[in-house]
Amino acid sequence: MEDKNLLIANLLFPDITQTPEDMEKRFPERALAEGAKVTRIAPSPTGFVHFGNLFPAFVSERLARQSGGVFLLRIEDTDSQRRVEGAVDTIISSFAHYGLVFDEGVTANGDSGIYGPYSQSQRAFIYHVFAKDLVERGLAYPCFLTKEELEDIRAQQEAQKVLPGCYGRWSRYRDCGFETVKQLIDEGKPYVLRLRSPGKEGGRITFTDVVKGKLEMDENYVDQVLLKSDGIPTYHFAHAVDDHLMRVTHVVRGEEWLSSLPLHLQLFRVLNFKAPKYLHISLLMKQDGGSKRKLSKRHDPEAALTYYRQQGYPVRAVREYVMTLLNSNYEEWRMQNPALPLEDFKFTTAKMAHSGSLFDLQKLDDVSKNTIAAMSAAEVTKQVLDWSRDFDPKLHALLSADRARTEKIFEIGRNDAKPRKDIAKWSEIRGYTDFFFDSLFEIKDAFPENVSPADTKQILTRYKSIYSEKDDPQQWFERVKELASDLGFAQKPKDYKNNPQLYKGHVGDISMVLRVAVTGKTKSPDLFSIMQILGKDCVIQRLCSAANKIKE
RNA sequence: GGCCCCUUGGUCAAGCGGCUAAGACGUCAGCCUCUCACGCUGAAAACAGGAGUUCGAUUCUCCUAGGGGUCACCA
Repeated sequence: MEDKNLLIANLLFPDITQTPEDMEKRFPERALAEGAKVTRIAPSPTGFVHFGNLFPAFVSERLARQSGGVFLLRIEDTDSQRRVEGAVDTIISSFAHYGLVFDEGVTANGDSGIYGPYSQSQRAFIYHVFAKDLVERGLAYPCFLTKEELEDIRAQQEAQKVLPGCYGRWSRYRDCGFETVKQLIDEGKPYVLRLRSPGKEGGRITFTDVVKGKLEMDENYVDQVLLKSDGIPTYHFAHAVDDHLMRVTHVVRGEEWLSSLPLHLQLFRVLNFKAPKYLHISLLMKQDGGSKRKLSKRHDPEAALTYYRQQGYPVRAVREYVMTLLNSNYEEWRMQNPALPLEDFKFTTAKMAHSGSLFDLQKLDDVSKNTIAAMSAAEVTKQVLDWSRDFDPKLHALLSADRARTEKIFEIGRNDAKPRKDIAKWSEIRGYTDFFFDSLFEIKDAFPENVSPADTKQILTRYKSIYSEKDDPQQWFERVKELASDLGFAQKPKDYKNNPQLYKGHVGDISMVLRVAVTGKTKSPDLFSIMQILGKDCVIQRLCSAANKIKE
């Protein structure tokens, strides 16, 4: 019996001379401080980075950083069908954009670290060492079932209402003799390598997940594929080998992996590996009509990480939002420590959500408004320019032409005790700044209806002659108030409210006329500041132009 | 369908046997105010349902329902 397995192993892997012990020596235990966590993210290079990918990545990064451990990037490119050109660079730059920097693994300039290679496609040899060992020990076997045969078996299993898959009596090649295997191989029949699962039907296993707590599940008894017919491992096998050899201590991944946990645990056991700790985090959901569903890259634009860059959400805002979803006490901490960097927060797995959160763009907007409100005008200017260079070149040209002036625009209402909180993302900037540029300026909103056209014209023409750039804000407003009373409007809104019959309106109406003429809108930040930035010539010109268009 | 996870206001969520069941976003009202934004005050709004354990259950147990995940030579 021993002989048979040995013969098959040598037949299947004639070139493999190294042993698992050799691998253990080549990738020794890490010399890290007690409690240091080694984490990784292991995306497949499909070219699409999901917003949800950010969550395990954040958790992994925090756990490693906070413990003085290692955070590494491994690329799971075992599925040649899904590989996309340039995807690895996209992955690295996307995560880097959100402040996730790896200590080890795949980088833009090749691998970094002694536990590599870090792309699974380059680790075939390593997997084969362990595969051969499993065959030798009777824990794996070649399976020559064709796709059609497998479909056939599945159909029968469905008819009998038993668990589909290759296992026990359903697995024809499970206990083949050496001669049979040799003959099939000589014939050139393709095969996969399957686990000879030691699991029993009806067996149960218990396990403790770091966030979910104690779990009990069916034991795995399916002879899962370890090596595909091209010799490349499946995710499951690669996961066990890689995370062991890379000395990963904590595997953080989405909840969708929970159901394959029994298989993974079994693999670690048959390979004589110590299993890592697992953190299965809940999926990000999306409200769809009356029910929830997984945030989907096909239906939801916000599922793509690139969406947030396009929309112009500041990196810091997205990081804040992710943290508020990840740790329920983060928001509270942030309110108490508005100025501290996110890194100062003590992230704990105990405060992680057990159920799936619904993705909430409104909340993101709020978080983002707060973070932008806390930025300096210089910072806003820098970020707006960076964003518009890529996503609104026309606006970029205008804003970058006179950077000091642009900074003044963002200065408005920013240094007050109660700073303005009206920008959630940079894509809103166009509507926020367009009236500062003649090429974009147009009167979009109507003049107030309660002011007669004649009065409107009066306001515009008379204001031209009293406007002085030298005024301070108080003087400026005094002039508006004087103009108001000259034309029969109340200087204080309260006066008008108390005695509406005495006035045509109040000072607010006067400024509204001016506001619409100068900004084209009924809503704007502080008018005085806006006029200062536009300059007298521009202000007068706009007042004239507006006055000319009024038909009495 | 099997197995697994989840279930407090519209959303995110505190709670860990005894509370008028926090807070945040959103909504609404009021105040402030030359518009908007900010800020302030207030309001509406929740323990999925049913059994049990207990002097007492949002909290512990079981059942039901609902939602989600997973059952590949994809990860």
